[in-house]
Amino acid sequence: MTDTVRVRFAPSPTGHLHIGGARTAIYNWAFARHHGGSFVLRIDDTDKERSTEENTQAILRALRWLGLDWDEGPDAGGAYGPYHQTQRGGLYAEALETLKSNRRAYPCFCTPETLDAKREAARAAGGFSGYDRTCRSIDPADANARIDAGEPHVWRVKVPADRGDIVLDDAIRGTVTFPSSAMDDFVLVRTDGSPTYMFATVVDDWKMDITHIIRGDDHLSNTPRQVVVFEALGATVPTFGHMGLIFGADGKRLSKRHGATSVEAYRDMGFLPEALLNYLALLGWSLDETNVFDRATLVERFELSRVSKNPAVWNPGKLEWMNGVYLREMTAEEFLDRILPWLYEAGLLTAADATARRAWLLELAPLVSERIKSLDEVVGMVSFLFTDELVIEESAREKVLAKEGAGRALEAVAAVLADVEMTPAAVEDALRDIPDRLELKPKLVFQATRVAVTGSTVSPPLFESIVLLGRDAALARIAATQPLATP
RNA sequence: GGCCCGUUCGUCUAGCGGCCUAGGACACCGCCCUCUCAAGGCGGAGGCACGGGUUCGAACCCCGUACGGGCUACCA
Repeated sequence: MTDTVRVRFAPSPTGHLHIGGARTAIYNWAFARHHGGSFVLRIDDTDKERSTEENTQAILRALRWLGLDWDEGPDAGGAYGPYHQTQRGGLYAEALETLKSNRRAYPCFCTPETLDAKREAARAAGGFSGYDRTCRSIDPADANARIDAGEPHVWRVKVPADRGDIVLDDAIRGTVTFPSSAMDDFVLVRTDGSPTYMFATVVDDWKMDITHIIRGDDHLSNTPRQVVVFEALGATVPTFGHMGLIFGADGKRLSKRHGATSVEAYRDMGFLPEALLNYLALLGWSLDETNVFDRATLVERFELSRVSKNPAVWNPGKLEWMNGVYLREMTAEEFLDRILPWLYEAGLLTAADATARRAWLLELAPLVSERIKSLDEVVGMVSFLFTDELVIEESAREKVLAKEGAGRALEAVAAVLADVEMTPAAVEDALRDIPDRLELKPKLVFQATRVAVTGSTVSPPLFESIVLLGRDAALARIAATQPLATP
């Protein structure tokens, strides 16, 4: 046994990393780092039908993207390997032998059909509907004979008759008591010899010297069962901590119908890993009244006693707000490096262009970073700067260019732009004169110019946009714009 | 049905017997700023599930009820 903290995250590679799983990983990671312990990654791939290597890699990728690191795992190795359950069969077999020899497990020959029937009957009668322990009283010699004769059987754990209440000192929920009278002699090893999840996970946590099991509270009711196995194995029972689950807005467990649920989906929608991490950390844990904090603060301040017991509803709106906060806090350099991949992807520019025009891009960056909530909005906001054939939005044309005076305004703007110094301040000074001169509202002049230059009624600030676009392009666009009304 | 857990503004939460006329954040509404959109500033509306106790005093402790959730598989 070790006295240092060892925690694990054990995903099933049957799909991508779910945001609920990600939060569990984050809490375990933060707990380990806070205590200077070890964070172990184990792949619970006993479901051979649905587990894939692609999923495993995708999960590792998502965890790394979030900025989590682990001390032991399938790729990192470690003294407690292997880290795939499918490679640990020998350990489960060994553990079963232990339980056979100390008589804490027994073979059960009941067929699924009889069990179903009994369960139905018990439930109809009300009360406990667990296994009735028929096979527990079979004489060991008879049982062995039946096994030797090839009779199909499973192995069940024997819950001691005198065990009494199983009392859990949960690190998140406090004391939870389970009467052992409601405890089932559940299956450890299936007819085909494979371990059930309940058995494999206990053997692994035991063999890996896991000290704290931090997981969703959907496992709370399973915990006394697992405690019984730890005890039967003669293992030290780890400390448990059960957190509330993440729900959708309808109060149901988060699933596909609530929209995006995988970490990588959020990455692809333009969310920053630090923002997702922050939001997830805050969903069911609180520092005090601080909402925005960095990774180091999370590690420094994380404690299980401040993890919430109640379920939390996933709130995409707050995630977006938080992503915006992180986006706005970035320097132009940082922000530019984040958006470049999106610009490449959209075909707006090449890596060579980006290098050549870096100074120009750095001028653009702060104009955009203040206006978006996620990276995927960048392309739509800046594409007008990268096209040779601007298409003016029809609604903008109707709403602005059809206004009385729009044509005169554009002519005046063009005249002024022809020889103004190309800095935002100079352009602004020059254009500010026009409304008075033409007796038009400033808003009309500026909006008409905006539509002509950017193609939309919504854009980054006008004067900066004109400067970034350049005199020639701006003048060409204004000249090409046909107002709908007579001047 | 049985066992277990949970319940503070719409949402995430602070609160751990007097500091609470219940604080913060998102969202919402209004005003300000303003070349659009944002961002920002100021202000507003909005909550202790219900009923009993215990106590001088309860959002906080106890007991019920209601509602929600989990488990009750040879799923994980």
